[in-house]
Amino acid sequence: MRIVFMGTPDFAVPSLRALCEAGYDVVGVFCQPDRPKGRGHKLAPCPVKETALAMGIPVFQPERIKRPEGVAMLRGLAPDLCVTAAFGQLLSQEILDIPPMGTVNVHASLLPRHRGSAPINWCIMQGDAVTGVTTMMTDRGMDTGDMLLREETPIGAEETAGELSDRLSLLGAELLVRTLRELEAGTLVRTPQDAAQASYEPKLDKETGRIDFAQTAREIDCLVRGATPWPGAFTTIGGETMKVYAVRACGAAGEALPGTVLAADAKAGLIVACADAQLELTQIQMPGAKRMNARDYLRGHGMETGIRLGTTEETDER
RNA sequence: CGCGGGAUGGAGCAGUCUGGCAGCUCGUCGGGCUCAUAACCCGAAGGUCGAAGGUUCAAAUCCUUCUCCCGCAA
Repeated sequence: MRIVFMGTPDFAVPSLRALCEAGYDVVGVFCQPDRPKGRGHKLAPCPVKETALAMGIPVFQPERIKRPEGVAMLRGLAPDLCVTAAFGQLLSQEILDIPPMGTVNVHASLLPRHRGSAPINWCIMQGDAVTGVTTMMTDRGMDTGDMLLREETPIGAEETAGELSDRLSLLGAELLVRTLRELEAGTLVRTPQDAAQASYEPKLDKETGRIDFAQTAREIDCLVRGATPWPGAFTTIGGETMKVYAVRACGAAGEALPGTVLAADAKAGLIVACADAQLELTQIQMPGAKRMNARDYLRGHGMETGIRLGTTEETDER
């Protein structure tokens, strides 16, 4: 069986590897074109490309696979089946019609919940207790195709999106191989998604990570974990961006307005008021500095108590 | 050639502009005080100041090159 794999980020890498290790004939890999990345304006290959090249599989990076040139590339490979995993491009019907056995997608949520391109982040940000991976038949909609197999896993109380993504990528790889085995055996059952139960969330951007201290400690904790390591939760202090990588509730709420810095020294830590508790920002990062424990930061930097984070007012005072 | 910040005992920083004893807040270790302590007092150890070269009587500091880290932007 000739398989063409389509994927781009780290999440897709274990699935690609698993296909090869399971003995499937991956005849080509599609991924997003190299993008300028990092500081130096340098073009960087995506993780899937690096993996594919290391395994000696031909790589294709059309700007738009839907365009004639992309379609021609795929046709030339004559795949029996396509597999997608966080590819980053929507497939047209023309593309979907090429592989006779169809296109299987690995999606990092328990569909029909959390359709869209960032299910791992959103399920944490919304406080889900359980998530998982689902394999499905790709159709033209956004993660709307018939479901095949699924695997559940609980979300750790302190787990970040990055950590969960690593776990789900392995689960997904395993599930993908199982799905293909059953596909070949003809034992797969296709289950249509219940549209009434479906949810969809948009792509993440920087603003997604902005902390609102008027929320509860629980909500803020979920935002922080769901936004770590990217796009990163943040607030502002004196006009500067302060990234926040970990928080924890540490006391009863007081009278202070949300965002008020209640304590800021190496002994007490960085304590901020939120809706229902005192919240310790345990791991932070200031512009130009590296990520560090807030207490470490406070050893070498002063920070006034009483100012409010996330507002523009503090810059006007005094 | 995208813009910018940084590297100084174990941690976080100051000192660099204007060259002249290696400093601060902590941590660690030892001792003391205390019913007790994450508190307080006394003492100690711990640095090739990111690397190499240059200028100088003298370089963390000035010049050149290099390595690594980070913020913005994508």
